Amino acid sequence: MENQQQRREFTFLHSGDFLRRNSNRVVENSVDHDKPPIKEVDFFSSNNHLPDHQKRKYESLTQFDSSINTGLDLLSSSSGNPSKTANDEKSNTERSTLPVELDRLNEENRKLRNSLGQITKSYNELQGQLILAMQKQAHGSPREQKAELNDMSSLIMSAQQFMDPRSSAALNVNEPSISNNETQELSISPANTSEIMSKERERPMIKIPAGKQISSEDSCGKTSQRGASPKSPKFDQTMNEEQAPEAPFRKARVSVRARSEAPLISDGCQWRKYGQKMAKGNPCPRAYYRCTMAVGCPVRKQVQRSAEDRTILITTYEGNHNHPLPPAATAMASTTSAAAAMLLSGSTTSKDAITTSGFTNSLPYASTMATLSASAPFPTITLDLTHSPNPMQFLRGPPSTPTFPLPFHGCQQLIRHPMYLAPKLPTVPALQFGQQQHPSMVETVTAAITSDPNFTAALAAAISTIMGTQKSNDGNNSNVGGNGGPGSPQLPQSCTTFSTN
DNA sequence: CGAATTTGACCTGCGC
DNA sequence: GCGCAGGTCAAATTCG
Repeated sequence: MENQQQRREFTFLHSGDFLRRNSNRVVENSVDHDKPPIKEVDFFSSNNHLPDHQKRKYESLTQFDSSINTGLDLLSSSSGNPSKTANDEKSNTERSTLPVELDRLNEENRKLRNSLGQITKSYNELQGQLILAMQKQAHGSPREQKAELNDMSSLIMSAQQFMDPRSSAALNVNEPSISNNETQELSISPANTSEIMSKERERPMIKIPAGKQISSEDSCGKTSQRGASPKSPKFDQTMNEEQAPEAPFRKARVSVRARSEAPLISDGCQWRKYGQKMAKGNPCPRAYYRCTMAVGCPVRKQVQRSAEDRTILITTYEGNHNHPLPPAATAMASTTSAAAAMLLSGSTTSKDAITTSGFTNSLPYASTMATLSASAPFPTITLDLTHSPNPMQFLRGPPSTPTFPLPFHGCQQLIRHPMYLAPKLPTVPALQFGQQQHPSMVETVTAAITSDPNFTAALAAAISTIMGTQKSNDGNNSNVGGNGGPGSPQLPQSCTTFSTN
């Protein structure tokens, strides 16, 4: 089982283009039956596939490469050697691959320029539309105006986010100030998401009374004030003390849907139940759990059976672990973090702006179907494992205690994506990933970003860091609620944040 | 007997 | 302002 899991992770890391693009060695050695490595073969065969200007560039680069003195003595190292050595061949190989690499970078540059141009163009168009919408404000019902403005604002904010390097940086790692560890974490922490959210949705109408700004709270995240809702500044401070209290929507959530008869899916963490409620529209109660692996860990999860299908268990995670995680939990965290990263890479969009292409491009093994909904107050990603071709392949241990799988490698339906829209926004029609909607600016942006090897590579690098650690710990991989055993090197890990619909 | 769970009360935000 | 719904607390209860 462990090997199977490990293999899945490994395949996930190889499933994208980034490794092939970033390492010729990987290109040569990787065996990816799902994606024929045509591009890579073409790189080494000829430059006939290139347009004329690229060919000229290629030729000039080749000449440049053979004539320039790099000072590394790459050519002369074997020239005096009567026998052709392996070094000679190696240098030849390097010489031949360098122009290819340069060519690739040029091509990448060109794509990025195109993307930027499209973004700029779309941004200008949207700005014009916003002006028009504001002009319309004198007409029509106030509610319609509000919705329209919110929608427009979301679109524009989306564009701004994508053009803002800070936002993209936030997709990759936690801010150091948030993590209490020196280890770089791959996580979409509440801090990150909230930063984006607050950037996106600066809504002056939301003010937290000064009296409600909490100074501090104990390490358990408990508050002296009861009933703090997730949107309350109290709770938010629990999640991230550095966040400004003005931003009420600071949590992305990740929800996992899996078929299970068990009351819980085991995700490697220890949980303590602290409440149960009947939720509206669902005859099954919702249970609330708190992570007890460390004192003060703010991570919570909700578990509820689906109203439509009682065999489906919906587990919704929220918050960042403030402690090292056992390998099993690390797997979950890294997977969901990646999911959340993908979510955010195509998120922060308005109702009609999300696209499936970016997700499907980036997650080639996940044929996705995602929906947008304005019903959820948090940006939510749902990993739907209920339509896996063979759901049982993900289960480890007894069937009664299914464990958290690695959804990137087998989930058929990946994402439900209720994006936050302004609270008073009327219900937004759902979008189905996999159905072509109107092309939009954000679609373009999403596709550009998710097809961008740099973005993908950055994401993969962070994930691989985590997974590498996990693999080294596989011997200590514990089952449900395990702590990884004493002395097991545990990766300080943030969990992504998560939610139900 | 300590830990975990249950469950009713309480708090907060939001819509009307 | 009121009611509803979601979320949390903590006393009571159950379990190992």
